[in-house]
Amino acid sequence: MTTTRDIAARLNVSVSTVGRALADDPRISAETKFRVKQTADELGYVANRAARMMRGVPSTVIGLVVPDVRNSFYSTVAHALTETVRSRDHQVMLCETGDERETELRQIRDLAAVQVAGVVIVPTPRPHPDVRRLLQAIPHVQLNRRVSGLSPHWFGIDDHGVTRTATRHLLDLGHRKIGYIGGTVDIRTGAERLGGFRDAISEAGLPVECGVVDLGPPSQTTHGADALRRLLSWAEPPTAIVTGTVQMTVGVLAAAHEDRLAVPRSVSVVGFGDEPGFSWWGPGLTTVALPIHELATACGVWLLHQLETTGATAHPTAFASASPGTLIVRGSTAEPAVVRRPARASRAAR
Amino acid sequence: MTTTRDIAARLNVSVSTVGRALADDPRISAETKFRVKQTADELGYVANRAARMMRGVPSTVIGLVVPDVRNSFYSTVAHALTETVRSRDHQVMLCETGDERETELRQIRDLAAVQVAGVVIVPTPRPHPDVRRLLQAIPHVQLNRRVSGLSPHWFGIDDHGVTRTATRHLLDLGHRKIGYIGGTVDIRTGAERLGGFRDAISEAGLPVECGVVDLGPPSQTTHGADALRRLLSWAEPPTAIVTGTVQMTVGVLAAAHEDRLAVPRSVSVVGFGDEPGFSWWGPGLTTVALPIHELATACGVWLLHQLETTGATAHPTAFASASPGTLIVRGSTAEPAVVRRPARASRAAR
DNA sequence: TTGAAAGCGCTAACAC
DNA sequence: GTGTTAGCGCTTTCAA
Repeated sequence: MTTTRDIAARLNVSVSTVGRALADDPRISAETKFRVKQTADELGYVANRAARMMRGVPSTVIGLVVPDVRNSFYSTVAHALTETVRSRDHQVMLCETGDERETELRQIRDLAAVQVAGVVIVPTPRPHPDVRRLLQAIPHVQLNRRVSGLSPHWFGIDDHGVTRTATRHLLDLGHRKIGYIGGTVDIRTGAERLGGFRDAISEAGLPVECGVVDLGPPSQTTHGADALRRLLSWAEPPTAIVTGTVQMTVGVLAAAHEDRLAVPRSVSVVGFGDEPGFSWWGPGLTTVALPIHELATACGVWLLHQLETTGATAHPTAFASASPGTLIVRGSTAEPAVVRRPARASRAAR
Repeated sequence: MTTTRDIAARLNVSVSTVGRALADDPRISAETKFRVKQTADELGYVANRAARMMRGVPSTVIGLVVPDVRNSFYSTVAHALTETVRSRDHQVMLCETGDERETELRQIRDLAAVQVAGVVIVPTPRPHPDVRRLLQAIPHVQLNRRVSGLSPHWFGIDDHGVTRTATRHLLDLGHRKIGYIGGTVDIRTGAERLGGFRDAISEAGLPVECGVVDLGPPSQTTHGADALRRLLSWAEPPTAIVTGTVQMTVGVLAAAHEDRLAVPRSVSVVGFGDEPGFSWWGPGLTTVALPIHELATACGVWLLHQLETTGATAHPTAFASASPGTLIVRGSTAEPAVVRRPARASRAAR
């Protein structure tokens, strides 16, 4: 690796001249600058960031901490963030937690060691105290999920609104028994989404029993599949299903396809998020699309802004941004048909 | 940020003692070690990697350079690599090229500046000369794609074999006019896959005209959709389609769904890769599944191995590993039915 | 307009 | 078993 010293030696100038020329210092003559830059180019000089950082120049690395990038929600986030910070000469260090506290702690430790400039984190349900402590010294933003003890800056979606919209759509169609398959309430997003589901039902003036619930770990597709089968095997099964996470939606779709469920005839389905494939599933999945890309971009821009205005780092004013989802009506939802069939059947039985 | 000096001051020992204690140097007494480690813990000490690197300690950062992480092929790669290197105390820096040379160059520059230990790269078709030069100084492995001028170490899939398998499956079913929708041949994988398609046809003793081809930019879903429509609007349209990239497969599936194509009755389809959603598309997509996770893991392990055996860095023995795909037969392929219909139609016309 | 020198936090060679 | 010291590549005073 060529250093400033190599360039200096080659041009018979001092290292400081080289440094200044490279930094476009006004005190350096145009000619010297030109020669320095030219030989720097020739030698393929790339400034050593480690050395720079030792001089107090802030790092340009942003840590991104997510449960699993394979989850398309987070790969979209990774893409958008990478794109955003790249335009401002920053880099992204990718860390996966697998939704485990210990892994998360280790990742944050690594990020602290690398002296990252900032962190965008989708925290695990209850982060390790050390994570909280370490992050106190690092500018960071919470994404999607929000836990206490971390930065009050948060970017997420309007979780409550998303499931409320989805549920209301089903209620408007006339469904009176709706199943909800979502994430457990230990994670705030899980609680919010369940709340949206429940509120939609009570707002429609219906008793709580109209909503049946099956919760599980948010990123496990198998739970989506299992839950669907459980709910539909009830004595009085729901006539419609609302899902509360992308992964569970995928699970539900897979199970419904395998079991050859008649959608929307025997059961309506509203999904969560809009992935490639949702549009061609069965009759087309009615779902709530999320502005993930915009969300992550906003999050990145905000963080970079925080980093620039270093002086104001200390102002701990909470900032929370919740982006709304958009209902996309396709073929998987319709008026409940089954309600009449049992009625007829019971009459016939008499 | 607490430094070794802080710890030293607090314990009235020298910085070197602290450094040695932290490094578990055998010369340090157990007691001193204990005290040092304890106060290090107390003060929340995290070693400054920048300073360490200046002392020649190798970086623990691996650069991952891919076209776009949203492409599930690459998000799987990102996941597997992150996982693999994490288990050996390394981190992944994520870089996207968008398949553009200039962006790629910039990313590699950044990676060089951060002094990454190594790089896993999915190169653009013809990388900038500076990329080649910069990478000469950095241990790296090519993933999936392979270009000349970079490291001879490459991990990819058996591109030729994948499309050959797919095509042969269709030939076995009796198809005699097959369309191929894939990536352009400027990228080696594109050329290989097209070759596999063509070879399968000639191996079956059929003339080249049996294969009709429509190529485009590999990661553009729209091209998949457009190409499908183009091929099927021919006077004598193919009775089956083979796709050559994941993204194009997605495009083909979307278009086929929109246009309500009768698959496999009027046309059979074999996909590339196996994404969530492929199984529930139409009658279920017959496709060639790829061992992406294993591929990326192998790639990571190999790179880390190279980094450990530093002395052997110079041995430029080529290493190429091509993993085979697996044909998964679902409902989107069947014997060609249409061949008889035109025959009848022409007779009726006379 | 340029040079000399100090120092960021850490490691390692050389004392003792 | 521990302390002293030099130096990694860069930026930034302070001199000239």
